[in-house]
Amino acid sequence: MQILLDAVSGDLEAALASVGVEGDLWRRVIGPARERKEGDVALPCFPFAKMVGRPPAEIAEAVAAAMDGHEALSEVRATNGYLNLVANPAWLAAQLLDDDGPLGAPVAPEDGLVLIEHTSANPNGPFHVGRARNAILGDTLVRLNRLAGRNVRAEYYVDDMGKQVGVLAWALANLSEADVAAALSDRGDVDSTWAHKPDHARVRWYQAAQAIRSAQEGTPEGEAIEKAIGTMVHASEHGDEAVLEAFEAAYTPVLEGMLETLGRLGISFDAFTKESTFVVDGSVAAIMDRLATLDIHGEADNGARFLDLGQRGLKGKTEFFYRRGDGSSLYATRDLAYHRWKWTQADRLLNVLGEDHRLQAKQVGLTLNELGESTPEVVFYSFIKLPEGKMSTRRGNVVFMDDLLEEAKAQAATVVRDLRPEYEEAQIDAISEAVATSAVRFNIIKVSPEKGFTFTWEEALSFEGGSAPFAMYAHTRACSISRKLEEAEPAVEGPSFDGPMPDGLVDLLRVLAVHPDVLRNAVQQHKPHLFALHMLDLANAYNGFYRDCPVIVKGRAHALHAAVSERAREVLHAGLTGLGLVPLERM
RNA sequence: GGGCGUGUAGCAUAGCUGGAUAAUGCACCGGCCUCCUAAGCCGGGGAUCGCGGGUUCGAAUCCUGCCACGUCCGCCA
Repeated sequence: MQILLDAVSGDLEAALASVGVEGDLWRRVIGPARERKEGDVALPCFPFAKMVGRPPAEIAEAVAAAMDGHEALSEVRATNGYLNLVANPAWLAAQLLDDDGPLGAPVAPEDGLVLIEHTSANPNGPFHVGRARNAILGDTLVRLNRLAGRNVRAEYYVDDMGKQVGVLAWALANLSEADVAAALSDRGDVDSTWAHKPDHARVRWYQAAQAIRSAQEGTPEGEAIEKAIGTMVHASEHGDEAVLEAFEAAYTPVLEGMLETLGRLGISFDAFTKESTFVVDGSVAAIMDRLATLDIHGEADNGARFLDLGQRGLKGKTEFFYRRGDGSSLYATRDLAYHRWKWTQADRLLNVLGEDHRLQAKQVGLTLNELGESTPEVVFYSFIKLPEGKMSTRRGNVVFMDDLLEEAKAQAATVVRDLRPEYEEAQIDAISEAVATSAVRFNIIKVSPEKGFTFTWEEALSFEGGSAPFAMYAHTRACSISRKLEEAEPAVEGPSFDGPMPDGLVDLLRVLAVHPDVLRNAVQQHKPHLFALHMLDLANAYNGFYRDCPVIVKGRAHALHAAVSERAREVLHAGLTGLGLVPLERM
């Protein structure tokens, strides 16, 4: 609880000095109490034992005795060698209700721009759940950075060249509808629900081409196909405009379909940058020339070029190839050019990448250093798997996000109909959509990115406690009270902090007080799950407040309770939005 | 084989820049709607923190060895 620490650190430092604790070691060991019942800020006194020559428990007691009553503190306790500080709820309430207080101001404002690149999925088929972690994680980071007060640009790097688009373009140009149906005869038709969506329609061409390529591997027909695709891919890598245009025509409708799905989840981008840009403008070629001059540079027999990053501390395979024998660039080389360009655009770079990119990100980072550039910050995540194994668009064992959202919406609608029989269809539809998309986001964002994740329908569709609806529900309660306040008699006087404070109120004030701390940590450490879990805490605390603190008594507003409820409603609204959850007013 | 990541109640997770009796949800058991939305609230049981060593006043947390799972080790993207 930073606000408490800031308020009392002067007193605390003096008290510590009075028992012989000098220096600023205490600033490094002081922190939030582990358990709320222990206090708000805790100082373990064990490290001072040697310095002072007394046992920790005694030091804690002596410091506690030396702390004179501070208005921000209701209690100073020494237990088990800890000094525990408990915030004075009345003081907290005054701070938190102040419009210029900790809840009113941005938490980590920075000059300059943060460029967050995320999703960047190959536009070869509908967005599936395996890709969802990147998009949801990335978008949540974008939102939380903005909530904390930073300027952010969200960017999608479009892979508009290379093999995957090449295969799609080849299929669209060479396969008839009948060819596709024949190649995919064992997979059934496209779901009629999505027949109008170009990503679902076109992915069948991609899948058919992959099936045909693998069936005809080694045959003359198969080799002709490989040659045709290879020629296009090669041309794209040399910046051939006609081929790049053909590729773009092939993938654009697919990308639009994917973006439509993402839009439903509240995910959008400020900019799209095409990979081919850096081939066409010559920056890739310039980088390859520059790399050839480095002392860690090497060349293979066929003219392919690499950097020996072992000399820069890389373990495992140390050769990083950036140029083929035929002189064309590789994906990672283009990524280098992309990053150099990104550094001209922003002051801070953040990438969201799957764990399969760990090595490459390391190689790109080390190479950027060789070029005199900084390394971007990266958030890695583990893949979402199906119980049957890894998802793959090519093999067709995927759960499409469109299907998941429809299913989640249908389940949500069942719940709404059951709980609120009086609602009209349009309202049920809007609530179900909000609950479904929020629940899907929350289920993914609440777990730490590096943790493995297996997708199950049961879990994805669970709306139980600890999920988005729980947090959203607390907000609707606050909204309900807010509406009632408009009709109630206003309070006679302003909020008074002298009266009794029920547990539910005290707990809510303490969770609110910690809100800026959690947001700052989540943003600085790129850990949105910390903020997600905190929002559950906040919802829980609001429910306790709701239980203990009537806001309207006999038709008249209770000044303090009303003010706290309104403040909590604002914080809930902002926090839910920061996670990409939809803050409904009724549900 | 090598690099990197993960391993915490039946399940899913938090805690990992060392600090208190390891926290939360689901599931399980019991209670609460003449009272601001019960998608809620209150109470209860449940853990050799993967295994073995080491460092420390103190280890889920740091070091080390082993085991399991994931991922990479393409002149693919």
